Amino acid sequence: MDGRRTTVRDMRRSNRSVLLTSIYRDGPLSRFELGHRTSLSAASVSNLVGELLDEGVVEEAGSVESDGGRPRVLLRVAPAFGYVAGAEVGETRVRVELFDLAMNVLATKVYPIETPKPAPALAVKYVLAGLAEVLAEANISSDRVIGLGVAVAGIVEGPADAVVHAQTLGWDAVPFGAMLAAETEIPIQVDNGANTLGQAEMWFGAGRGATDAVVALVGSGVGAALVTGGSSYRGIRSSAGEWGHTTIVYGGRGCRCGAEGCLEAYVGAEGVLDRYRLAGGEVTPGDEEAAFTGLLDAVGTSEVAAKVVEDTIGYLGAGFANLVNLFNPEKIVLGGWSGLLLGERYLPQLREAVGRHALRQPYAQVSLELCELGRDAVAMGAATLPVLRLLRDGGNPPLPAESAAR
Amino acid sequence: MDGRRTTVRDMRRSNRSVLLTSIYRDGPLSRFELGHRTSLSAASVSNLVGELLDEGVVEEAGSVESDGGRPRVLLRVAPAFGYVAGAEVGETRVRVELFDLAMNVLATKVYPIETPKPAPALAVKYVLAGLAEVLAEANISSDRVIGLGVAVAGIVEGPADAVVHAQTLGWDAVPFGAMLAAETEIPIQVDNGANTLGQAEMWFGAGRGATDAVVALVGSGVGAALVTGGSSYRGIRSSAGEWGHTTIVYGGRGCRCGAEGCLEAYVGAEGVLDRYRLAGGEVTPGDEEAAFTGLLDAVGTSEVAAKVVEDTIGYLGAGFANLVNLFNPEKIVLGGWSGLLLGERYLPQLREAVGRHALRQPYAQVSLELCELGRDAVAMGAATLPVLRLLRDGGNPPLPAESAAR
DNA sequence: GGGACTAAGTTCACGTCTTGTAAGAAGTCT
DNA sequence: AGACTTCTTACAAGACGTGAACTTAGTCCC
Repeated sequence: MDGRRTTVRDMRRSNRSVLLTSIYRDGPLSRFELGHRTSLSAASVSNLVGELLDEGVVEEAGSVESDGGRPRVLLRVAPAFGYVAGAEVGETRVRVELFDLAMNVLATKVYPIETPKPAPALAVKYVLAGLAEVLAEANISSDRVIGLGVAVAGIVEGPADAVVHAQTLGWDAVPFGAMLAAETEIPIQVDNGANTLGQAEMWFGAGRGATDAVVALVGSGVGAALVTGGSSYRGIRSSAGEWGHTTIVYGGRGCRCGAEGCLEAYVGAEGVLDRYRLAGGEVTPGDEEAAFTGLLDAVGTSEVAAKVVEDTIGYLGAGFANLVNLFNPEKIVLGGWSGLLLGERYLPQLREAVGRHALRQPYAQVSLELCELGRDAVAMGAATLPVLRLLRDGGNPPLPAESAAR
Repeated sequence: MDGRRTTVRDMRRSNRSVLLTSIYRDGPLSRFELGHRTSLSAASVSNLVGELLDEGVVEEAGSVESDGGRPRVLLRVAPAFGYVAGAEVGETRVRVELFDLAMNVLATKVYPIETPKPAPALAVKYVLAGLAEVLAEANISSDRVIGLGVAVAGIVEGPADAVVHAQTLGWDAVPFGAMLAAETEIPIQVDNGANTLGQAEMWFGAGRGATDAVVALVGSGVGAALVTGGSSYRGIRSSAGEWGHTTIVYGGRGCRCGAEGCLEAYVGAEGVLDRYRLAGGEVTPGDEEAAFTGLLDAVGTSEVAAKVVEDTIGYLGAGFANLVNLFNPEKIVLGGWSGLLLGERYLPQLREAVGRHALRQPYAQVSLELCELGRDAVAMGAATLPVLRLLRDGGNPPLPAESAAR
């Protein structure tokens, strides 16, 4: 398969990466601690940290008291070494946010989208305008931006041109990444919104500490981000994780994807409300969210509502169980607006439903939790993509005058 | 997460590994070719190959004619550098095979198991006896055996003690790996049978060349081996891939796992025949295989049989589609005895059924094929485990006097 | 307030590794 | 014989991690 040699340079890059990642993830650390954690010698730590300090990637952050010895100097990634931007391109809005490296929000800009199927060019325009605006607001020049991560509500193919297929946006094979890259110098990374939200949860939310997890998003649509071995799984062409369109009721309800019996048709908010309606329930007028809350509130008084909710929990539990049996994850994190509404009230019942459908062994090893971050974290998750790349590369190593492959 | 340093030794090991893997996988190669493929310099290739030659891991294998120059000397992994053994512990038999490094079978020994639920100790006894026997038959001393891979029909937890849970064998939390390791010096690796067969298909069968694939096994039971990024995916505690027990008909037929609507209950041979029986079909007497063949043969004359087979194809297609949507694999390989019987006659229909349930995008990227190796490849797949380890470590590098971690 | 004591961080010589480059050896073809 | 190509060997250069010695920066005790 891979025929890649290792050179002495890879070694240094790898060690820089390990060191930098450790500093970033495990808060301020002393050189001593770093040596311990990475099992690098004190000499190497000193050497590499010195380099990272010189480049400004990390900075000293006070020292820790000692009981009779030289105090340890704490190190952290310099929040102002660079900035990252995250954008969310959804059906109803484009949201752009600017962060420092510590992922503090510096500025936010939201553009509502009125037209139901926005042209890709419009989305590009909004993203770039938003980027310019948040930079202006935070008074940061664009050359200090390490990268821009963009989350799109659809399938994103390959990192190359980031070709996007999004039924809800009406996009078919749109080279969204290339379109953005043509207009700006800033490195672009495009990914699925479910994946970026999952990324955010893994770093800063309920997924912290897990290496193999699934972040399931249940809203009007249904998706999942699969995290394996600490990094997001993408499949051969980056379109893995379409959990919402796995068959759970063979020959069942029609789904907007054209197939029958998809999980989304049963547990997506739209599907749930539709089932409620068909069962004779009175759907609260207003938007989908109001209707869904109305359904949940009616459980105590309406048998129909109770039945629909109970069934939903069952379907969702079976859907989770499928993930548990297939992936054997450490953790399942439930998010998405309707998923959260449901999870807040029925988490124990959901856990129990998973147990009914999953195999004993993997079920005993998984924990089911709720997302801790709101849907606004989609943009933040997108912004972590450039950070991830920075950590992987160990900062911006000097002497980049090297061809990638020959 | 991982806080692992890289040293100059790792570099060498890594390069040895790349080189050795390349020689192993891509047949006999000249040093020149090797340098090209691995992008290592000729000097390094010569250096490393010289070392590998001295250690006996690789050997020269003739030379290729030249058109006016020194002929290239071909190199291959020395088949007789060491030997690997593979064992299959199934419900009805224990099968032990001995291979050289080129995976030529040197000897085979099969022990039928009469008792329905064999005690783990008995399986250990058979495996070790079989190992001794095949070694004697091939006249090879046990210290030349690099490792023994064992495939078990059940969930295998973690590489540590290899705790096995196998309902069909009646095993619950059996530390099978530890039990074997206690009785022999040879390194033991235990894995699920579906995984080892998948491994064999990926290396020598229909999966050649793919990096992201699923090997689906459909027999009396149903399982799958997930291969991601060139290596088998195992989940947090090695029990991933239980595809047979994912829900495909919510609230449907009871499954022997205790849940309802599992894929296995619909497309496993037992489930298919049961459905045939319930639909009023006349099941051919004899064993399951005869009955299943009888069902397929009756399709032309019996409407009931035709319907059952058609449904089976539908269910299986939906099951595949779930994998396609979740994993976005490059290839799906169908195996298992009943899966092959079905696939040989209805591959186009199966492909079409997958298309009906899968999303367009990932479906367009996947190909569906049949296993090329028989079920006897389970033991061979198990035997590849030690080979894989050998390749990963780049042979047995000198100076092993180094602690693994500190 | 001064002198131990202690622990963190730094410097430097050393060994290991890949990589050029160059020169030579080993074959084969014209 | 001469041309040509593939390996091998040798050697210097460059990059890296490491261990041991060394420096630095505090605390503590008298």
